[in-house]
Order: sequence, then structure tokens, then C-alpha cells
Amino acid sequence: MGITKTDIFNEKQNRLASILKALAHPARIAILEHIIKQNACICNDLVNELGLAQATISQHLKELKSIGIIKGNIEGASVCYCIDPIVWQEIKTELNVFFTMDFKSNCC
Amino acid sequence: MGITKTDIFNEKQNRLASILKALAHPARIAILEHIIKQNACICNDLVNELGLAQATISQHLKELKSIGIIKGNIEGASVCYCIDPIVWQEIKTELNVFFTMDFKSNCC
DNA sequence: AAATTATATCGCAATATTACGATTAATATC
DNA sequence: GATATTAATCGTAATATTGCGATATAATTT
Repeated sequence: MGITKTDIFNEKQNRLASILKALAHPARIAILEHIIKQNACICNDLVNELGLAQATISQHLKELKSIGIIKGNIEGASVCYCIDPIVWQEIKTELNVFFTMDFKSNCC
Repeated sequence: MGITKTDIFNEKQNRLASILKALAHPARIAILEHIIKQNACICNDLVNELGLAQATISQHLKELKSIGIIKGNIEGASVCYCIDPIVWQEIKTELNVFFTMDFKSNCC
């Protein structure tokens, strides 16, 4: 198949999985790190920084935008990307809530 | 292509992406939640709980095992799965470190 | 020992992802 | 206005993922 049966899971499970999926690629991790390191916004020196084609970077940026963790502002001919601090914090919290689930370690 | 160029990214980026990828499916989120909810270990009432075939559940369990977040102990004819609290904590910390990166919000 | 139960693995089909070149659209510069 | 520059999108090829039935393996029960 290749298609996920989202209908048999609840909203939270699907949402969390989507967020994780959007982040689950080394290029996208690298993009986020780079945007953060350059403090303010960068456009596509990302293409030069990472060794990927412009079309590929653009696609990764789109996936990151899809969960709202970054936003792009048009600045003349180029686009300036930056972290959305609100969404960043929301995702951080959401992940933290998940990993703070209580479990007893008296296992097998 | 479909193949990730892992060689152009660093160890940390690849590792973090692998962890996120292993978690990035609603069935695997559901499996983790279920293992935790049932406190101690469960085997494959997972097959009954989630609406997926035995082969599919087994594959998801394998992926979760691949990052060490769960471990399976053979108990007679069945296998008892549980969270590895050490790895769970490590992953929680690793994600938290990532999301604690400093960035200024004086953006575009 | 035959039958049952529990899991892992194989093989396959359908779909998704990754990556890139080519094209397009929009602004900037000459 | 012609020409760069920047970035999104299209189309395509290669590979990965998801899901399942069938099969294989191992322990349990009858």
C-alpha cells in the first residue's frame, strides 16, 4: 500500500505523527539549525550551505512551512525564512507532554 | 530518487532524523501509548487494539525496536514489549536539547 | 505428536518520499 | 525593455514506506 490508515487513529496521534514526519529528515534539521544560527532570516544561501539542489531545498522548506514551524517573508526578489517562535514553542511543548507520560518501569 | 543523502549531513542531524522518523507514524505513537497505558508489558493485543494486521504491527514494533525505545522479552510463546526507560529519557532529552536552541525573534 | 497460539519474516502491490533538471513567475539591475 | 537573480512548481526517476496475506518458527496445549 504505502498509505497510512489515519482514520483508525485519533486526532492527537495523527497530528503528532505529522509534526514528527515533517521534522524527520536530516536536511530539514539542518535547515532549522541554519536558520537559527544565522539569527535573523536567510533565504537560499541554504542552497549553498547544504549540498542540495534549489528545487530540493524549496521542497523541504515547503514541508517545514506545512507545520508552521517556519514562515517566509518576501523581501524583494528573495524570500526570508525564519522560525515562528510561537509554533516552535507549541511543538516543543507537545513533544514534551508526550515524553512526560507516566510509566512504571516494572516491566518484563 | 527516494534516497536520503546522509553523507552530506552530520552525525547528530542524521541520528535525530532517524529517531524522529521511527516515531513519525500514528500507529507507532499509538503503540507507545498503549504499552505505557497498560503499565507493564503487552504482546499482541496490539493487533486487537489497533485495527491493523499482525504483520503490520510486527513491522512497526521492529522500527520502534530499531531505535531502542522499546524492547521485547520472550515469555513462553509470546513476546512482552515494554518501554526502555533509559532510551526513552535519552530521546526526550535529545529532543529537548534541540528545541532549546537559542534564537532571537527579531526576524523578517 | 497433532493442533493451537504467538510472532517474525517474505513477497507483493499501492502509495509516498527524495532529489533533480527544466520551466515559470516575479523582482532587480543594466 | 532586456537580462539577471531568486524561488516556486512541474515532471520524472529511484527508492522507501505502509499494509497485508502467506508462510515459517517456536512454544503450549490437548
